Order: sequence, then C-alpha cells, then structure tokens
Amino acid sequence: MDKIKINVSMAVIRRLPKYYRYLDELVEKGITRISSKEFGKILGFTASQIRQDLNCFGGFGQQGYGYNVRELRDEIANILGLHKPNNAIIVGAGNLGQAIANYSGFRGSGFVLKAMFDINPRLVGISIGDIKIMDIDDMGEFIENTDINVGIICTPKEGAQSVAKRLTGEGIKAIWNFAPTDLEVPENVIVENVQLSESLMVLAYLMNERDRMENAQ
Amino acid sequence: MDKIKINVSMAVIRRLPKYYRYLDELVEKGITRISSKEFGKILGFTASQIRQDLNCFGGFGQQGYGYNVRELRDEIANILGLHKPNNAIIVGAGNLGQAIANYSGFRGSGFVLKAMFDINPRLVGISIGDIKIMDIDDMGEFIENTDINVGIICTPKEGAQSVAKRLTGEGIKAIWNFAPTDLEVPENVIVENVQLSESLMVLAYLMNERDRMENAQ
DNA sequence: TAGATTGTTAATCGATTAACAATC
DNA sequence: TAGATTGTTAATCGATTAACAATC
Repeated sequence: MDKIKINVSMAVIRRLPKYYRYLDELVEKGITRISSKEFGKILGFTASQIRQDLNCFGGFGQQGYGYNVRELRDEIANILGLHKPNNAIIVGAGNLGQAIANYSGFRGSGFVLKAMFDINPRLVGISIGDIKIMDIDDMGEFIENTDINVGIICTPKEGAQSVAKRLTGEGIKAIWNFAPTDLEVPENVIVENVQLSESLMVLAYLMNERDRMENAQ
Repeated sequence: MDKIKINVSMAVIRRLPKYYRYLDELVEKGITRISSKEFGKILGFTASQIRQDLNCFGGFGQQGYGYNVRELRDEIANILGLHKPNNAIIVGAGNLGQAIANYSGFRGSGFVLKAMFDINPRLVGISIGDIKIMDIDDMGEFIENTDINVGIICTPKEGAQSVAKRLTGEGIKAIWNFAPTDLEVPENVIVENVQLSESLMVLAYLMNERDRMENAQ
C-alpha cells in the first residue's frame, strides 16, 4: 500500500469518495486514461489539488500519460477500505431506520446489514426486506454472537446517547449517527454524523442570503 | 439585521446550525447567559473562533457579561432564516422519500412539505401522513398553483438530473438533493447535497485507517 | 472601581494553488 | 526526440488562534 502519509487531513479524506464516484463513472463510460487536468475539469477542482490529494497515498500516475482510470479507482477503493466486509446493525427502526435498511448504497462500500433493533413492540418481529426487527434488549446477545462492528443510530435525539453507550459497551467501535445530537463516546470509537437538520438549515441560510442579495440590488 | 459581512465563508455557515442547536438546548435548560469561553468548551471550539464567527453577522455580546443565550439563539435563527416559510415538494416517494416526508426536522426550520411525486403508479395515490403522492406529470401544474420554492430529490441517481431540470424549468430555485450525483443547474439555483454514500465511505476509511494504525504498532 | 469578557487586529497555522524539474 | 504530465517543492491564500484595548 505504498506510502500513506501519517496524517491525512479530513479535507482530503472527504474528497476521496467523490474521486471514487467519478472514476467509477469513467470506467463505466469506457474511458481508460485521464490526466489530472481533465479530471479537475470534470470535478471542478484544480489539477494541483487532485495531484496533491492522491500523493498523500502514493504515486498512482505516470508522467506524460496521466492516470489509468480503472487502476486509480481500484486504488482509491482500497484506500477507503471498500472491500473490507463490515457487519452493521441499525438501532431505531422507524421511518429513517427503514429507509436506511433499504439503502442500496451499502452494496459497494463493504457494509452488510445484519439486523435492526427497536423498543417499539409494534415494530419488533416484522421484517424490512430480509432484515428482522428485534427487541433492543436482545441486542447485546446478538452483537456477541455475530461479528458486528458498526452501529447505525436512527433513533430520535433523546435515545441516541444511551444507545451509543450500549453499543460501545458491547464493543462496537464505529457509529454512523443520524440522530441530531453529538454523541459522547470512548476515545477510540469513530463517529460519522449525518446531520440532516444542519444540512437543511444551511439550505435555509443560502436561500435567505440570496434574498438579501437580491433585495440589496 | 446589523452588518452581515458580504462573503461569509461556508466554514462559518456550516457551524451556525450547531451554534443554534446548542443554544436551543441551553435555553431549554434554563441557562440565560454564556461566555464564548464556556460555549467553546461545550462545543469543542475555541472561544476565539466563536467570537469571530458571530462577528460576521453583528456584535451580539456584551463586554464583561458574555452572550444572552435566548437572544443569541434568536439572532442565529434569524440569520439562518428559520422563520421564513418555505414550501417544499419531494420527488421520489420510495423509502428515502417517505422517510424524509416523515422527518420531524422540517418543523423548526421553516420548511413545509406540500406534496410528493413519483413515476411509480403503485405509489401514486397513497398518502404518507397527510401528504399525497402524486404523479410526476402533474408536478408542473402543482408548482404553478402552489407557492413551491424547494424541491427535494429522493430519486435514484439515474433520474436525478432530469428531475432537477424539470424542477428548475418550473422556476424552483433551491434543491435539497439526496441522490448520489452532482446536479447541473442554472447559476442562481442553490443545491444542498446530502451524500449518504460519501459519508459511509468516510466511515469506512476511518475504520480502515484505525486498523492500519493498530497493525503498525 | 476591579474583574470579566467582548470585538477586532495581528500572528500563526494549514490548505490550496502555482511552478517546475523529472521522466514517461 | 518532443510533448505531455506527473510528483513535489515553493508561494499564496484563507481560516483559525492569540493578543489586547475597549468597555460593560
């Protein structure tokens, strides 16, 4: 895996999936090679930035030629760890939890959903696709018996912290959090937040700002 | 609305919802005043950053005292435009669309869902809560007759660009996009993306990176 | 008044962009 | 070989942090 800079900044890391997505599209289109200049034009980035980003992980290009599209895509998949299997459970089987359970994006990023949990007895027992919703009190045993390493929190804000505590107590080391709150977890636990409300407020701000600009003119 | 710096950076804008959320919690807890230092401790930011951020929009504090929690929260709500009503429609009434339709976060950010649209005849006609799913061919007329200014795209990747084109063609000026693709829209149209797959890949990367670190030791 | 804390300017840090020798 | 394009170093730009006079 070549070099791998010790501390790659989050700015770089958050661009990697975008690189991956566009490279995958290029592969599908049958394009076999691309220069940082062309790739930058597609992405709206500078060629410099792309070369700098990629060189955090290794020299994947060739002078005078550019990058082999398929090769680079596979390298990035490898850097992202997309081929490493990760078993996940969803906690909170309401609308959002069910939507995530049906989320097709799991395929292709190595995550496999193994079960869902909820406290609502009306939900416990039913299935979403081929995933059963279980009682949250059976969660500890399930995690012990299955090799689960990711918890996906889709509960309301109120229950999220206590769910996080239970998950980390059972040894879960990574959480994908959809609850609108910042979780407190032990140091070595990774939390990736999806803050829908923050995203919506940013949209509100930008709309509001545009109105202000228009009124000012 | 005091000053408002002309070009507030996205870095600042994306922190505003977090300020708002924590201030709202402080109000609920009955805390009436807070210094940038204390607030920074809660948020994990420096006091300096908080003061700099807020001063993009005005001087909301008082020397020797700090900030009035309720007042500051309301100022930020105002900056974000959370009290301005925005009517929205969802396009794509599958699992994700339905989850978003039930999303409680609309309350409190000024957005009101007015309808959902889909091409699937099995979905057209049914209701999610009190929101009807309509045929996408009736969308143009609905937008004309109702004052819609936000389109929420919850379709698969393939349909997203054509939906965006239809929406902007009908005069929609803001899109909340959940499809895993970058939309091309006219210049003055705002697009806020929620890229679940990118978030999941970042989680994969961070897990993978931790494994590398542990193996290196 | 004395202490606290702001708003704001200056200093630092980090990320992006430009430049270019190396080389395919 | 000549042209193209990389990997990498240096320059620039922007964002964060520190410092401090102003003032409640």
